[in-house]
Amino acid sequence: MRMVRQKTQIRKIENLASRQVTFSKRRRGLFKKAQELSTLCDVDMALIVFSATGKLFHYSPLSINQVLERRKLLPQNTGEQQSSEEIQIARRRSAILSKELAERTRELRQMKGEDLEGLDLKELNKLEAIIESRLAAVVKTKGEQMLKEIGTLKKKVMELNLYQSRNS
Amino acid sequence: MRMVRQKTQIRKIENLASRQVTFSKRRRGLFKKAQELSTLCDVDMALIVFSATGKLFHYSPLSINQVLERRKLLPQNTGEQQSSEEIQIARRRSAILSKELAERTRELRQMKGEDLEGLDLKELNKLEAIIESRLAAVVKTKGEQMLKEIGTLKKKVMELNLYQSRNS
DNA sequence: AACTATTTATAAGA
DNA sequence: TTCTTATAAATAGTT
Repeated sequence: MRMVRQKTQIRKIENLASRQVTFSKRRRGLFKKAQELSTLCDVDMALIVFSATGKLFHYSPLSINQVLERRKLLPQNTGEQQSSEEIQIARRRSAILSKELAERTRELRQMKGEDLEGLDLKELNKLEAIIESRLAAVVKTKGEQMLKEIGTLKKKVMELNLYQSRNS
Repeated sequence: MRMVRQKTQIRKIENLASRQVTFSKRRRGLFKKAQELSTLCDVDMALIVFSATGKLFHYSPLSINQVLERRKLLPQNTGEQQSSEEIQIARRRSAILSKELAERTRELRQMKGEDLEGLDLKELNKLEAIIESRLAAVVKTKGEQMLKEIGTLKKKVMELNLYQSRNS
């Protein structure tokens, strides 16, 4: 039998069986390459793949401890406010995620040995509440900062207007 | 010259220049393969790679639109934002925290005897998307007006300063 | 950045 | 799923 392999077109494989086979093969290849890159070049990475059925495939050379260690090295919100909008958003996002993470870790500890009936929904609601409150905090802080800046500028304008009128 | 390529050993490349070149080449290859797998098999995935200098490379067909949208909404950050070390650190921190959070959530669910790994992460992604989009909305609807006002006021201050110097 | 010999990945068949 | 093998694709070493 001839095996005239065609140059593969990169578009969705319609045949389910073929798609599954390809997924299996290429997924292995991708993870292998990810591992190689991580090792060869000594870099951190995370690779997350969801199958069509929701199964998760995950690769990351970073251990939890390494992540925690790294976090210690990262600068907290200190002074130097050269901060652009984007930095602020990124920081706030980090803050949200930090809080979220702390909460999760705490819950994880508490849940050991507990009756877990019905906690799923409860937990989701809690999560939602946490996010909402964090978001509210962000909105509030941001608004306050801007209002402050507006106030300062208005004051300056008034002062300059005064200076003008004195010198007219 | 003969090019007798050796079968590459998968361990950290000690020479910096070689390591950087390999990183560049293999990173491209990895991202290409990730994209192909995503397209061919119609699956969701996220690939995050940090360079040694903390630069973030990211591929995800899920959230890229949101990321772009968020960037578009950000006013007056054109010059330095791409190269700012601070932004990179903040982004990296966010990414690490996201990953960490995903891990915690997964552990939490596993303890409940559920096998919802994929769903949990999807949920998480959804959650993240919600946070991002809401933050973007906040920036847009509540921040835009304020920024505009700040801009107007600053202009006025400049004009008044000019007026002053002409009349001094 | 470009080239190319060689290794590696993989599509199709079994 | 696993193996086989011909071919496509990636890439290490070099220019």
